[in-house]
Amino acid sequence: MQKLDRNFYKCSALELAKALLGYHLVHIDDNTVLAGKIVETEAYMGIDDKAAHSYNNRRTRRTETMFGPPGHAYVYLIYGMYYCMNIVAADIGIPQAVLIRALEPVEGMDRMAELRYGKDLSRCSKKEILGLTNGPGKLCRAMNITGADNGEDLCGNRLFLLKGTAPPESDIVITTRVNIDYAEEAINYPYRFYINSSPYVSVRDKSLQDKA
DNA sequence: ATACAGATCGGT
DNA sequence: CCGATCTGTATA
Repeated sequence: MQKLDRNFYKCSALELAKALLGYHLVHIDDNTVLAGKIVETEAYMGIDDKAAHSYNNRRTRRTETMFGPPGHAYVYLIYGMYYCMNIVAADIGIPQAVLIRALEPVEGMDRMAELRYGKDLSRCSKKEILGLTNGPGKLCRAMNITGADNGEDLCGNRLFLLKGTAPPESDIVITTRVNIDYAEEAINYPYRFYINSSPYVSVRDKSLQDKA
């Protein structure tokens, strides 16, 4: 599989969020390869998007990475305990990003279990294995992605993405974003994408719950 | 200097 | 549903 180059990220967060489904996120962590297939994303469209940290051009120490060049990691701490990883999209001065919400483990699962639960993979229940990377905070813990990775260039050798296989359209669900109750009209924007057949999706669309 | 809410998670 | 836990951000 091929590493994505800068130009791939140079598009709107909406385009990027959908395009990243099925692709792989890789972290070379202290000589251990940690990798997962992206199965859920959310687009944050910047200055006009009330759910975005960069809404209304809010430019602070925290949001600075999003104003920089595309293809970098925007990692922030939420609720004082969890990190969330985003991929900066668009272009310099256009603060858009894609939140990675869920992965399917591909490589380094044993190390992920250690990082998430502090125990051996062989002692994890099925539920714990599904819980390894099925949420934005969880996957950062499993991939050992922290505030130290904020601003990391995804065109480098430490943290990067590989082109994967895009899922068929029929397997992609497009729906609203999670936990942005404060965002007024933006609550209803269809900015979340996930692979319906993946067991690692964090939250499923309610209106689609019961499909055979 | 102080107040407050949050792109989450895990346990009730 | 609630609490953990702390930083970023806004207000004074």
